[in-house]
Amino acid sequence: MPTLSGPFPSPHSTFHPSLNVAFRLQGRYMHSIHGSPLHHNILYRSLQEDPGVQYAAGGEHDALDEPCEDKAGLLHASLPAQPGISRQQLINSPCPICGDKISGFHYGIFSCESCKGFFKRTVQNRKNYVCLRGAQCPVTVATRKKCPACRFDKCLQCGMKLEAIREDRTRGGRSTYQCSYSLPPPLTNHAELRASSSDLRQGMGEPHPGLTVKLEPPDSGVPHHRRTTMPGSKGVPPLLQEIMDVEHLWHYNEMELNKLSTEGHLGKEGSSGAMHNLSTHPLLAGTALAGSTETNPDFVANLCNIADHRLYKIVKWCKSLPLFKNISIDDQICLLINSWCELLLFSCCFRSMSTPGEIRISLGKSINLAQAREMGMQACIERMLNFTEQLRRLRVDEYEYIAMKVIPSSHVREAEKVRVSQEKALKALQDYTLSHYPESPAKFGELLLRIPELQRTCQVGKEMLTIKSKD
DNA sequence: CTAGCCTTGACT
DNA sequence: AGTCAAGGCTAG
Repeated sequence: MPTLSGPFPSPHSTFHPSLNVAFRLQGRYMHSIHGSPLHHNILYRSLQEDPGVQYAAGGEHDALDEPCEDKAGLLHASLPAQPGISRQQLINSPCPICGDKISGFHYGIFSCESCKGFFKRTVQNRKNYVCLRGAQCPVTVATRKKCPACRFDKCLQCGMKLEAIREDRTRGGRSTYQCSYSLPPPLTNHAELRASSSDLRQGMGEPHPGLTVKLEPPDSGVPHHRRTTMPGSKGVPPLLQEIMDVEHLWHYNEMELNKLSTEGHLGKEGSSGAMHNLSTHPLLAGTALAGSTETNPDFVANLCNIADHRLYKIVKWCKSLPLFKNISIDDQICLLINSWCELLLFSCCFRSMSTPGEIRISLGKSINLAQAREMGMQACIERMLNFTEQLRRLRVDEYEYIAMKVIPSSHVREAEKVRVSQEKALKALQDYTLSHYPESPAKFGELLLRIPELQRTCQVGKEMLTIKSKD
């Protein structure tokens, strides 16, 4: 019996898998935090989080020159100093994005002049760069011109804030955008990034006691009672229709909802601490976000619960997918391990297309940028909002959405069958898009170009989860 | 498009 | 008046 470990929920598991993955990664992060090579922005801003921090112990000059003030969470010209690291010392260190000389505090971080300009141009001109080489290009002084996609990615990873770019382009004055006070990304270079994402993958691939779930033969326990066919589906490639026919497996039916609402919450095991202040199930909670403080482990645990629950659905959905049935169980596992996060985020974003400025995390539960900021989750939510905006701009319809879901977006085994399935899905999407939107011949290509953005968003999300669940 | 330098303007 | 983080300008 093949077993699957990692992010897949199991009725037998004692832990919430997504949390667990995060916890395992946490070791790495904590190590680097207490080790040396963290970037100054990380120290700078993680200390900003502590209102008790006053002045730098060393560098008295600088410390005294810099009033420590950050009222009302607004960013002022003078940022709080911190023990051991003065503003001057920070300015003397290299730009976290490319390593060039820092010219000042720009858009939320200390960076060089060129990265400041680059970030401004990219945001103001609404550029949509796409990496052609796997979104892991090194960004250095020497290479920063090579791949704007990876450079912009790194700007965001390092903490540059989109909201610091002024919509009205007014000059001068003081910026009043809110400091996120979130822990900045723990990864300061691509080597670490790669190490950590492979860690994640390995971690999820390794057998782990208490974290196994059985991949039963297809059909078992999957009631197909609500097989629906979209109205007006003429001209839809058969493959897309087949995928649409199992789409209902993503959704919660009334029975499940009733069950969830009477249960109160999901986890019978060990989640009471995490859920004690939520009166309703996370999937039903309407305003659970109100009143949450900036670091809200309860909320993160709650998110993980939602993710866990949705993962059950994803596994069932996968097993029922017509395309998947041709693929060996090993490759199914491989595909799932690589794409569970993308699937979750994508469905979330697609669901949020009708609510600009809001991400609909689950039934009746939405989050906007301001709320995300309060919880230090804005890096991820911001990207999800951007991604959703793209979906909105492209007017992605439901068939395109379900087709994109089955186009594996991450590195896949060499298996020929996987490739064939992927091509089938691509072909179906292309046929559909061309025939339904002949006035937008570029739509197919544009849709594919969104996939790397989704991957980046996931990366940010995973990092956020990892940091946030350490409490 | 890039990046260095310039201009603005709220705040101290 | 000085500071500094926004946006603007422009050679290369």
